[in-house]
Amino acid sequence: MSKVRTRFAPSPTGVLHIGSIRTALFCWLYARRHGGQFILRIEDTDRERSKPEHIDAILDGLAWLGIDADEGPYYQSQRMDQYNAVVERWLDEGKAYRCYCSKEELEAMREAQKAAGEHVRYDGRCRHLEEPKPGIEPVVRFRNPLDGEVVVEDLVRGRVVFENAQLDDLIIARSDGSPTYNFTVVIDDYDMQVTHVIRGDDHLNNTPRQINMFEALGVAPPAFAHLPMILGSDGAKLSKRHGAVDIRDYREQGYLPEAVLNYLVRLGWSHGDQEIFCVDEMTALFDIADVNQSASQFNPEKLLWLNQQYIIATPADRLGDELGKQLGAIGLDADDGPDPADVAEGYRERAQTLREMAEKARYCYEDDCEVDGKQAKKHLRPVILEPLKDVREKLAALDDWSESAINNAIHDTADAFDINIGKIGQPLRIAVTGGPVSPPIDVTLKLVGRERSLARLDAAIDYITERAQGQKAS
RNA sequence: GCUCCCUUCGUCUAGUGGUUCAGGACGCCGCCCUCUCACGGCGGUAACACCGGUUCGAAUCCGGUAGGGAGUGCCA
Repeated sequence: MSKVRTRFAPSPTGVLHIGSIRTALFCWLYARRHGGQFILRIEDTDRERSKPEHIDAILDGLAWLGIDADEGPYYQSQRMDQYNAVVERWLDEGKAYRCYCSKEELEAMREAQKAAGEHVRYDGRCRHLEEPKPGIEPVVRFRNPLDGEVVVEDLVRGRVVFENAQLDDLIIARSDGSPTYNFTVVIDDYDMQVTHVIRGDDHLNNTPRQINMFEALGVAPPAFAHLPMILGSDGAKLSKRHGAVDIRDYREQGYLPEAVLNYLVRLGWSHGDQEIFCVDEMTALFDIADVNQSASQFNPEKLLWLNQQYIIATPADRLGDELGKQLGAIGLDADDGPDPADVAEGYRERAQTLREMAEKARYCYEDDCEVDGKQAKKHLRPVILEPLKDVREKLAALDDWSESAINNAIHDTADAFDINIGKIGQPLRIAVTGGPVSPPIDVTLKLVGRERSLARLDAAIDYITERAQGQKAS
């Protein structure tokens, strides 16, 4: 059995789509699983739409996810000589021919076919042309077999049969001489010795034509596996309006690459009831035979859940690095507050993305801390004034601003006033964070730091004092 | 229109003729834990598109219907 070789062949005509990533992942996993090679090939034969920035996006995206190629990237734009050589050879051998039909003529033909309820296809009118038509730059068409059938033994779809009579003579070289997709794919997959073509569902219809071209080349076609599509959360084709489809958006929003991979691998593939797969498990367990045949809808909530699972499981120092970047992204400076790793430790169970974590920890990195009016009204009441003053004194007296020391101080106050820890905890939290939600109060105070904590407590005490006087006055 | 593909809870899926009045996960609801919020634990909600056939027996096999999707380009 020859070594498995798969390839991911995106065209740089847009962003690196989340659906494309899933395809890349399956190709990569399959190669890794079988100890084979994974090849990256950039299909940039469309010179109009191919852009260098899109190539960068592809490379960056794959690198971020850890999907590493053993070969490539190859660029089709650099392989024109190979394509041209085959076009010439096929022309000589009669496997291809020049077609002089104008776009208008083709259009009229299609209209007529449609009107007649026929399958729309090129009717081969230039097949037997003896003489070139002067003044027209012809395209080159592949001479597809007229009859018989092409059987695709698809690894996920099973046996799919196409009639050659339904296929037509596709263009392999444009009038400017440039080769087209269906042709270059075949040449490349052969040249690069690809053994398994794993790609999106949308290519299933191209497969019989490609098999015919492998035949013309005189070589055996690779195995094919067509993956079901990924739809948006409303069942429609995935697009911008479903939120993020660009893989870079996920990095920016604070998703962990292993969470994205884990989410994607479970779209169209499963291993019993298992939900969490680290990359090593995926590569050990993945098999094309377990890929299902139906399209799946993208579910942002589940991705969020998975991301949090990974946040919970990831060591604090790495989380800290990522959180530091997120803080920067929202205009905060990690140097203006606690070590982001400590914040991550306190917030890993409280945030689904690192971006969310940064937003929630804003109060740790800014001097200003606006207290939510409603919360102040609810929790910063005169009854708590004395306990708050007391705990403020105890905290100020601490020579060690540690969680346990802070915790002791709070408990002492609670005991002294014979109140529950919650009675003092929530006002403290409001005072020090501005809101009603944060990690355990001792952790929170530790993160905010002594200076800011005391200052904010003073502000809260002033606020309550004023409020108490107002009450007395009225 | 024509060709091809698909169809289990709202969503991702398990299930490959009987051990399943269908299991897990996300979401949602409830309870527990608890200084808040989470996390965690426990419980609940909810599906075999439809109609025929094969079979002692079908979510599982076959046919049809309906619905969805892809392709039908000098795009990939």
